[in-house]
Amino acid sequence: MNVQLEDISGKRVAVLNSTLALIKEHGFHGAPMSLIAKHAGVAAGTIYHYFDSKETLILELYVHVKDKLALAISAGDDPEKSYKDRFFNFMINQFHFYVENENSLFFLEQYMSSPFAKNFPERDSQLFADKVITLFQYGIENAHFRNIDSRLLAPTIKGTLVAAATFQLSEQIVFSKEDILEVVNIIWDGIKRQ
Amino acid sequence: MNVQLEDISGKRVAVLNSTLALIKEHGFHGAPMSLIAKHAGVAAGTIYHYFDSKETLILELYVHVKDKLALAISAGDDPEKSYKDRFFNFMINQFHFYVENENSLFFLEQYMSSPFAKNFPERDSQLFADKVITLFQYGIENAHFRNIDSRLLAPTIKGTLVAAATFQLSEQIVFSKEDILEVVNIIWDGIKRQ
DNA sequence: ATCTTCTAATTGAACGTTCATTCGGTTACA
DNA sequence: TGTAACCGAATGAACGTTCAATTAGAAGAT
Repeated sequence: MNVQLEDISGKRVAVLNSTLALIKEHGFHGAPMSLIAKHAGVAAGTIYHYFDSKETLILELYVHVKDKLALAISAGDDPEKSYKDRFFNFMINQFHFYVENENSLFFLEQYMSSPFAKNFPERDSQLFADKVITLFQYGIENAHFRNIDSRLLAPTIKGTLVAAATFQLSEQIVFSKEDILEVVNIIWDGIKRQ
Repeated sequence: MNVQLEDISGKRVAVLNSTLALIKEHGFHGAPMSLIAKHAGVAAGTIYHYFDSKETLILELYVHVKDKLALAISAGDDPEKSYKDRFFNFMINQFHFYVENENSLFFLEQYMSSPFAKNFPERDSQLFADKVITLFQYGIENAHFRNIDSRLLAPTIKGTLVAAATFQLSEQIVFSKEDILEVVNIIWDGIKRQ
């Protein structure tokens, strides 16, 4: 159906991207293997050359997307800068990734609230743990944040950014640099050590 | 399969509750009509006496659950009290509802990030709009909050509470009164007019 | 009280469709 | 010449939905 850029770098990636696009469009339900194959310009059987089953396809797609998210979030990080600067950079990067990758945002949200996340908690992105979680841990250990559990911190931050990105996408408006800063300040003022 | 309390008050409610329980357990996928029927102690055909299709069943379940949420959140509200007190009461109530109704929490999260929410945005709880949104609007109009869009405010608040409730449920720990206050303070410090 | 009649509620086997997966055969290429 | 990639029709299971038949219960008549 669609010949995509990714075809060059292999049908495996084409399948992943088609799955992402179809899940965004129709949800987990409306993404049958036959449609994924057609959308990726591939035969149904070919998918099974790269993935054991639909379940592992989605599992691997999750890690794939989260890897890209981790790289986008940590782009331009500079350990020389102040912690607050680094933190703000992370947040702003994350917001932009969501806005520029609506498919990924929608997929991640669906995945997180599906039984996949509960049934395969060990299946996650190593890159994300290394690049993103590490910075949070540092902030916690060095007392930049309130004295709360990090597993509470992370969803709070993510929730606000996802809300903002979803808002911009659904309302067809574009946040200014100042607007985005305001959002990040909501997070920062909430979680920083008062 | 299970004869439940709700059978007394009608098979319609039994079907709704079974759907909720099965979606919590197995997700949207793992909740076929045949299983819902068996779990509710009802024949498959009977479901179609009360609901046009599986789609409308889920749509009506959403409104049903959100109605209960709205009532729980606004319990004990007293317009005589200070705005901050009322707001804190709402947040604490919301947290407790999530913790005590894991099925509902999980279902709402799944529903929100599914195509249902995008395709039927008009299908929502009137009770929720009247009891909950109203208090937010009041806070915005009377400048208790930062000058941000209310549609940004709501998901931020919800995100943090959902994160906290999910955390307590998954980690099998119980937040103390002080812990919950700390969570609500994260929200309040973030969004209040500085 | 008993019988009659009508409607709403309920049943579960049957139907038709959709879907994930398989597999025997073909192509690309090393 | 051998191996990996690829194809797509065929398969069988699972699922949402239908429907002809049965039961429950209410309303009305005797």
